[in-house]
Amino acid sequence: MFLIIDGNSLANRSYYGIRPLTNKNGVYTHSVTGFMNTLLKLEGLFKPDKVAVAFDLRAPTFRHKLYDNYKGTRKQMPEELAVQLPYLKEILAAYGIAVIQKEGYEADDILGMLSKLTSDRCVLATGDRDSFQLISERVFVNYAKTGGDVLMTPDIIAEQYGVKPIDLIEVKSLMGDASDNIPGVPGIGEKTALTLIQKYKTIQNIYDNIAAIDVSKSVRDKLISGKDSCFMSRELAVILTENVLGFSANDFVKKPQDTEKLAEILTELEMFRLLERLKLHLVHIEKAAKVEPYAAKVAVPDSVDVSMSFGNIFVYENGKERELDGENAKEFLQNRSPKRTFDVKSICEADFDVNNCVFDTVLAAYLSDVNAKEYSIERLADEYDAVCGEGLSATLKKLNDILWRKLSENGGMKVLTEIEIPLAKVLADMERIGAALDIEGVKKFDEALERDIKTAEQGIYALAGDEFNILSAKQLGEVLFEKLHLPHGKKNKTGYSTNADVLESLEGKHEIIPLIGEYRGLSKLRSTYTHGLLAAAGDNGIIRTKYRQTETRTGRISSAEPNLQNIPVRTERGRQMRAFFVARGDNLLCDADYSQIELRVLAHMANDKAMIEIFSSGGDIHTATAAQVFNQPAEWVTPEMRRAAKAVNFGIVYGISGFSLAKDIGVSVKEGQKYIEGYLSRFSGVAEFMEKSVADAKRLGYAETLLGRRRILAEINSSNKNIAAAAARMAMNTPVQGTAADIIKLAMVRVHAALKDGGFKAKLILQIHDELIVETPQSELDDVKILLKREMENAVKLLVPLTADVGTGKTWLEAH
DNA sequence: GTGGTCACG
DNA sequence: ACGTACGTGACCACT
Repeated sequence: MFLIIDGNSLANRSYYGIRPLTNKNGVYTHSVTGFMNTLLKLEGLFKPDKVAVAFDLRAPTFRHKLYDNYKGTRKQMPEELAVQLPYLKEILAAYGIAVIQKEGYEADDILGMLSKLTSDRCVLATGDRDSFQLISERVFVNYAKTGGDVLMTPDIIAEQYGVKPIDLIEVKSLMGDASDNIPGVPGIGEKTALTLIQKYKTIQNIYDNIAAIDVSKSVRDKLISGKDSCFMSRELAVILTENVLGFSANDFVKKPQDTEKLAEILTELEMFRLLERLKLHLVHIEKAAKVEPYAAKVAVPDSVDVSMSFGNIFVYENGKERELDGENAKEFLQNRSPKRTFDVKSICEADFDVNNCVFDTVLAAYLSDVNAKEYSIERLADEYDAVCGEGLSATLKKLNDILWRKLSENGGMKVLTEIEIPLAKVLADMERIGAALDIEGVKKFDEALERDIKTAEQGIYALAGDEFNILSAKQLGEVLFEKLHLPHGKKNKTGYSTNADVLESLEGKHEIIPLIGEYRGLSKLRSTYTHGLLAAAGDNGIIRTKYRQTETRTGRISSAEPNLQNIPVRTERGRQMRAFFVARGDNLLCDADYSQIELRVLAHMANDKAMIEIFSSGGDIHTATAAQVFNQPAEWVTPEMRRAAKAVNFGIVYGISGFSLAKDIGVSVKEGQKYIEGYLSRFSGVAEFMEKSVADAKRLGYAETLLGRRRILAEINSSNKNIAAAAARMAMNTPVQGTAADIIKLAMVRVHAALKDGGFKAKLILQIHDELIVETPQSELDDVKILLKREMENAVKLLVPLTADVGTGKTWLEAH
């Protein structure tokens, strides 16, 4: 008994017939699940000794999707289905079943060839009626249709169609098939075709006797004019049965299954019911222990679980909870015993010195899924099914065991123990030390702003002929576009858009426009910066931002209350705000920022030879890029060309579109696209890296940094193109931005440790993504400069050098 | 609470 | 035909 399955048909049917399922990484699995369940059912039913699964080759390619603007017209299977096929084929192969796919042959043709290959009884499993022509006393079709499967035999064909199975070829030659592009005879449908073939058996017979056959005049006319089309259609309608591919029956005898491989894939896909049905065991746990040295630490005998509530420390050990008071808590946290904490940064913030923290629940949960809104114990216990009746501490232990295992398996333990846990302490120290603000300076600056705002305001009212709230987008829109009749651009949800882009496009059209821009800018400086910072500073002028370690999707740190990572710098007046961030007493600020860290990371990760060469030779990256893209020697690159190349470099890191690049640098979309194409052909390593990043994300369900930080991208296989495209951009950007974040976090840990080990008084106080600021006594300045540069530049070793530029001064403005 | 706007890397 | 670059946080107006 030979079971021959139309793989595409069954996968497609399972895809649409079952509600979407995914594993934790967002990989869709419903088609695979449905397919395998049906396969097992068919095997149970027919007990085949030979099995084959035939696939068409017609999946879309990535290059097509990304650069062809999605305008492909040929019919494609949905992405969510296409991504499941590689898994399915692997599973089938491991299960011991032959998978056949041949370029240029449809699944139908392979079914035809295989059905004639042996004298065995055959069952063809498909949802495609075309295969009915293959039916004989020896070959049946298990036809999958809505409402259940039907086993199609010659008798049933005769009953339903009144013709022999082989004659269905003749029927199709007459009626055609739109989905297969078979024209048939125009105007002849299924009913007429069947009647004709029932009566005259073949089209040859019909045309041989065309004058004599018993039909209406109109049908006869249609037959006559469609004769060529009819005979051509017959050729298309016949399914190939000759064994032109040289199949051998032995190839399809079921092979022993590769149990380990099968269990591995099914575990990855979290198809636990199928595992059970196949009597297999989860394998990835043992496997992970082999490759992940950190897993060994699970067995640390005296690791205890520690939590803090309202400043009180609770320890859970040997199934018992105890609360430690003041000195005991301090001593316990400081001693060498290994600890698993819940929110180590908050424990550090409470002024405890935490020693030998080997695991942290909150940070582990963040690394497991950076997309979560919050990491409270309640939500985590619920998500990881760790709720325990014996109280919060028992729940915490269970949660820690689960997260520990999870992180050990997915490679996140390194990031946890080498970056995030030590960083928590560094951030807590930075918050405690704070940054000093020159309150008097800010106040004076604020008064000047107030005067200039008043002036702009009066000017605006005079030009508008009325007083109104300039900061209200609604009122401003009415004034600009209805009262002054300026041309309005796009509308947003709530009315006219009045943002900076729109104002820029109106520049020169009315005197009021520049005043509005000025008013907006000054108001922003006042509300967010002068007022905001004065409110945030204590009487002593110290500002303590909160560094949030579990906030961003890429692994960056964020700063809030107040945000010190968005202090103005791009405009002259805004930049003056930085003069009010000062060193205390006789101290100085020492500022170091990485030069082009993201592009250097990209050069490394993409292993792009051209880009590596530029960075290794110490050239200016934007000029060198311009020289490549515009195909000119570097000396001929104009400032304008450099500016465009710089925008392209940024765009590449963000997952570029010609449209947005064009908007950014003010060229046509066509021109923008040309730049991108030029870039990708010159930096082919980067092009390949971007393709691979997206392909990996589609296959694995996540993007990953150099050090193993992951970001789950569940929407990468969405059928909504815009959503999938947005996720694809994240897949391209996250490895780059995230690796840069990993590097500066490592640098922070190193700088903090080096300052401590060297006995310096200097302290790290601020981090602005690629920039670190240390406040230092003057006596230590020379050493600190060297230390800072050294620790930053050597945080990791890449294929290109990392460089940090260091500056010093009394204020942030001077130091940067 | 949401959306628009704008500050930063 | 359609929408359009990554990651954040703060403030304002408005519902």
